[in-house]
Order: sequence, then C-alpha cells, then structure tokens
Amino acid sequence: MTAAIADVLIPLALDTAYSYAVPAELALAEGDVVQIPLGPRETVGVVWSLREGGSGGNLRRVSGKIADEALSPALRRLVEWIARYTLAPKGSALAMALRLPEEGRSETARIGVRATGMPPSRMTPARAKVVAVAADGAVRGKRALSLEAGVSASVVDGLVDDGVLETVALGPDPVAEPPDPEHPHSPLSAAQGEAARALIATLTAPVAGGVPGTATPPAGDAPAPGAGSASGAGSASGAGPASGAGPASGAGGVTLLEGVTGSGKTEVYFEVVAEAVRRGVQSLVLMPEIALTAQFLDRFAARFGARPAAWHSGVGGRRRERIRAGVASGEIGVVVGARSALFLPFRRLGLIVVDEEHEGAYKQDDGVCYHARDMAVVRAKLENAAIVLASATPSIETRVNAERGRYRRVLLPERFGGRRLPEIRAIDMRHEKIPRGRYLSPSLVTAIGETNRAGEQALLFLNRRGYAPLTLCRACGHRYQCPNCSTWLVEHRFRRALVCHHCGHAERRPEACTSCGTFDNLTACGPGVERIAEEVAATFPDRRVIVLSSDFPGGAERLRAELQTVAEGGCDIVVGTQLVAKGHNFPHLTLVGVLDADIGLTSGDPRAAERTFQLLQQVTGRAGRGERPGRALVQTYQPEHPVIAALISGEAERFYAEETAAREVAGLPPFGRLAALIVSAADREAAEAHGRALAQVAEPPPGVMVLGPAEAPLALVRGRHRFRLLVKTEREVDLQGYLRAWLARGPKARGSVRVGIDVDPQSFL
DNA sequence: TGGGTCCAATGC
DNA sequence: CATTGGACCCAG
Repeated sequence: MTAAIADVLIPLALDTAYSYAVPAELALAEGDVVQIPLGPRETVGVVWSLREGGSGGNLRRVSGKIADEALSPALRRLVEWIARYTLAPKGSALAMALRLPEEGRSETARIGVRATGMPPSRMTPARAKVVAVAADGAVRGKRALSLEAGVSASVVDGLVDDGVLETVALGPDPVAEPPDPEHPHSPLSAAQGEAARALIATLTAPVAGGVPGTATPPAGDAPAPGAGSASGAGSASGAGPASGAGPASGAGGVTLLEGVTGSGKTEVYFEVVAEAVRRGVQSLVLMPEIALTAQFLDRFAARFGARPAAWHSGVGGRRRERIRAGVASGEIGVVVGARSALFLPFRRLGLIVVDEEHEGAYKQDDGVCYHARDMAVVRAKLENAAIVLASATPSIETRVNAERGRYRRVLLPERFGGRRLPEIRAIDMRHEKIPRGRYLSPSLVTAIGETNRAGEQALLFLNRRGYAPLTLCRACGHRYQCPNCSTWLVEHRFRRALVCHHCGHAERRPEACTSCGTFDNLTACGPGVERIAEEVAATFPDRRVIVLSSDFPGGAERLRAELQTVAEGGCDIVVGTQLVAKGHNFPHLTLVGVLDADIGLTSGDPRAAERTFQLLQQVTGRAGRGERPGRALVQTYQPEHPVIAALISGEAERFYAEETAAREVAGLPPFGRLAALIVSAADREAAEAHGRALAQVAEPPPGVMVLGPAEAPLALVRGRHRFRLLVKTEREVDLQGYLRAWLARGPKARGSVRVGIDVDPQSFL
C-alpha cells in the first residue's frame, strides 16, 4: 500500500511547502489545517496538496487535524496570488490568512438577572421602577436593567440580595446581529436610487434561491492573472491586479462608485449590501481607518437595525475567534473591517465594498507589502463576487481603469438634499501680514469670527501633529533629531516631550540645550495643531476649542467622545489633522480653513500632487453638509500651483486629466510598473555596498530601468540605514519575473543586511 | 578553559 | 516563528 504524502505550507517565512507522511487513520483534504512537527516543536500548517508517495520515505508524520478549520480553495489561491505578486514567501502570505490562536484574555462571563416573582421585603421608589421593568420576566444584563429603570446599579444588586431578582449566566455578547435589509430607513434620493440599482445589477448571486446554504457556484478555472504554472516563472506577468476584471456590463467585475463629498455614497452601497443579504451571500466592507468607524457602525445600525461584525487589529482574543468562526459558518452576514479583514474565511462572499478606495492606508508597507484595495479586487474575482470601489476622489489608477472600460463607473455628481458644494477661495499668504510665529491670516481670523457669530463651527486643518515640527537652540543652532531615524523630533508641549513620529522615540524636552548647555533658549520652529490651538485660544479667548489628532490623549474612546461633541455642536472651533478629513459628519460646520495647503507638494514624491489634491478636496468637503452652505479658505504660498488652482476652481476633472497625462508621459503607474528594493543594514556602508552589488548585476532588459542605489529619503529608520533601488518597467513587462531572476543572480544578503521588496510602492520614503 | 551572550541558519 | 548551536568574548 502506498502512503499518502501531504505538502504542508507553514505560516512562516518559507516559500515552499514541507512534506509529511499522512497516517493511515487520518483523512485529509487539501486546505485542512493540521498540526505538524517542525524541528523540535509542533506547529500548525495548511495542507497545500496531497499526493501518493511510493515508500513515504522517512518523512515525519502529520500529528493531527484541527477540526472545523480549513482554507477554502479561493482563499488558498488568494494566498498564492499575493505571494507571487508581492514576492513574499508563500508562508508569510499564509500567515495573514491564518492568524490562529491569539490566546486572548478569556471573555468576562456576563451575568443577567430576571424577576423571581417574589415581592421585595421593602419597597422604595427606585426599587419600584426596577420591579416594573423586570415584571415581564425577561433576562437582562444587570447594567441594562439599571439603565432601563433609570436607577443606579446598586439598587439592582440590592434586589438580587433580597431574592426579588435572580442571576442567570448569560452567553457572551453577540459579535454581530443579523442585519435586516427591510429595516425601516430614510429613503434615497432619485440619484442615489439609480446608482444603487446600477450597483445591484453587478451582484453575481442569483435573486431566487437566496436560501442560506445555496452558495453561488464558483467561477471558472483561472480567475486571476497569475494563477498559472506552479513554477511561478512569468505567471504574475504583465497584468497588475486590476486587469482581468470583468467587462463593463452584466454581473461581476469591478465598479467605481464616485460621488462628491456629501453625496451619500454610503447609503447607496448600504442598499447593495442589503440586496446581498436578501440573496443570502456575505458582504465585506473595507474601511481605511478603523478608529473612525464608531460613527459608521451607528449608521449601519440605523439602516439595518443591527450592528455588523467589526474587524480590526484591536479586536482580540475570543471575539476574534468568534468572528472568524461566524464568517466561516456563514452565520455572520456582513463584516466591516480594516485591510486584514480581506483574509477572513468567508463561506460565500458575494460582495466587497472598498470605502475611500484612494486611501493610502490600504497599502501595507512592512512584512508582506500589499495593497488591500488591489487584493480585494483579486479576492472578489476568485470568489466570483461583485466589488465596489467608493470614493469622492478616486485614485488615478482606478480612474484610468474606469476610463479604459476595465471598471464600470457609477457617478453621484450632486450632494444629497440639493446641498451645494462649499465655495473655495485661496488666501495668498505672500500678501497677508502675519507676525512671526503666527499662522492665522487676518482674512481667516475674520471668517472664523463671522462663522462663530452666526452660531456655526469652524474647522482649521493642518496636517501636522504636535506643537512644532522642529526644535532648535537659539544659542548654538543645535537641532533635535531622532537618534534612530533621520527625522526631526516633534515637540509635544502637552506631554512636555520631543517625539519621533517614525519610530516612537520620545525624550523629555530639556531645560537646557543638550549640546551647548545654554539654559532656556530652545525655540519651536513651525506649526503643529497644538500650536495653532494656542494661537486660536489667544485670538478667540471665549470660544470652545477642540484639538483632534491621532495621538489624542486618552485614546480612541475619548477621541470618539470628542468627535461626538463636535457633531452635536458642542464646540466652536476644531483644530485637526487629517483625522478630521474623513468620514465624519459635522452638521454645524460651515467654514473650513486650510492652514498650509502647500505641505506635501514639495516632497519629490510622484504621488504628492494627487494625495494633496485628494486630502484638500476631502477636508474642504467637510463644510456645509448640514442645512447651511459652507465655504473653505485655503492659505497657500503658491495659489497658481495646479493642485491649488484645480481645488479653487473646482475643476477636478482638469486636474485629473493633467495629472494622468503627466503620469503617462513619465511612464509611471498605471501606465508603467514600479517596484522598490529597500536595502537596509545596521551600518551605512554595508547597506550601500550591497545595494551597489545588486545594481551591478541588474542587467535590465529593454523596457526595464533600474535606478539607484540612492540613500532613501528617510535614510535612517529604527536604527537601520536604508538605500533604495527603483525598478521602473513598461506595462507589459513581467516585473515579478524580472525581480526574481535579478535577486537570484545577485549576492545573497549577509550580516545585518536585509533586502525588502515593495511592488507598487505608494510612498517614496 | 568554562561559561556566558549574540545572531544566523534551520525546520520536511 | 522558535530553537539552536557555533562564533565570539571575558574572567580566572
């Protein structure tokens, strides 16, 4: 009898599966999660393939199968696809889809109470309220009961001691409730309804037979570009993730939902999610930053009468496991999550929505460098699911795909409820008289005054955390720099610290200069939001001011509360970083002031213009989303710059056209391909030498250009020196194949030298 | 020479 | 990733 051999992929930085003998009593299938011996210990892995093996050799044996865990074929192909595309070891890609035990704190057992029917020995007004509420005999959480009755928790405790209430062990709180697509909700506008219908038409799940259990039949055989030969050579060729998308009509494929800020895109795709629920398929809504989703989850609950499962890095332990299990069983219908939700083991995924698809946060820049938006397109294809990319300011890549007919495009050109887009004006800072160390122009101060007098809110936007981006000694000129990174330390006056925004290094702000010893002579250069808040407080002493940035003291919970305060009109002036640019509805906000629109335009990054345009468009779009019309004032030193000019004139189309043309001329994505090799080492010389050695053997064929090594713009990060090589190819070139051959030819990294590969780099730092 | 630390190679 | 064993270093 011939023994079966399992090739098992292990979630480590290994590119090949390891072979194990399968014990006769163990029935294994491809995709099964198994326990296997690895060196001196036991680990888990996934059966990647099964085969007959003559003697079985002297392989070690699979120790056992982990029940109820298996990776679907689609998910396994996604892992393969990502590994091939990003040049990451397959095992590393698998690790993202496995994320197993997370041995978390066990959930605190919840206790519920219900009425026993016994009368209280002593009646008080508070007790009477509780008894009245509990009279129906239902089980409630202690806290829920006291809230409902409007009494303190101790009253409930007292009644428990008295025997009036009895405690009951409650199951863990549900991780998600089933969404109800027919839950009553406010109607859509005509434009929204039309957009929703167009998107619903792209759903692949059949209308009839939407009974749970009747999964959509899987797609054909080679759904994604790159699913091909096992050798991998040339498979991820030419086509990026975007190509291979369906035709621009019929079901399936990719659809861009493009709507100006305030047009109600969310409500539109909620209708698509509702239809997916009706048809019995699961939906995944990807969001860029989960800190912002509290308000979003509320909106979801308002539409569906239930909260969706929320998935992000902060969800840990048992809860994480329960979401995974619920998604795998099909019990959970809708997941809202950050990019890692892309790897959840959906049982019958029918729809993916990528909200704010242009967001840079979708790109993972360490470990396996992948772009969640692009991989979502791949997963949708593999699952034969529909996918919607939503944005007010789509990325150039996505727009080009839409223009070329690879993606469908659905437009919402007007704001919901006939509201007007804010009027945007530039404030030319070259002509404004501002004292040194101040940043609010007189024109802006006047506008804030007018706005507040009308009982409305103003938002001042500056994309810089902290108090000042640079601290220097007036006596000796010493500049405070991070010891691990080549960045200035940012002063955080509130914390009395100098902080590196790259590695987190923090030191106490010294009294005397650490270089020359001069006492009390350090000066803050440039503005951060804290400093602006100080200036606002000095200019408007009687206004309520809130500063919002991602390092908000007190964490996400307090931040949420502050956002709520702003939304309810509980403050007059908000000073914030890009955190406030996204996703929030501030109905009382009618003035947006952009303090330094030019930040980021001079960075030398090819995407700088696009990103700045998107950010400014988003943040100015915060104004006037309630009843009153809004306006935006943009402080700038170069009002004639194409980005600023397009923003002011509202000619987004022209900006996109020009920027797209410029990309095409330069052969940059999506018209060409880019990859970055980042060579890092503990010492500068070793990194540079290895970079040079690689460049030596680059041997670029026609259509391929290799630049560098150049010291990376952020040359020192976390104590490692970095050099970059940039590979630029024409669109048809098999970038991955070239990189693989090159790296195989090159010297192998020794010592502390590391070579990181970033296909489709987003940031050039 | 023993004992300690550090780090690169290894795992089927 | 977790373990390991070899390289290197130091005190006595």
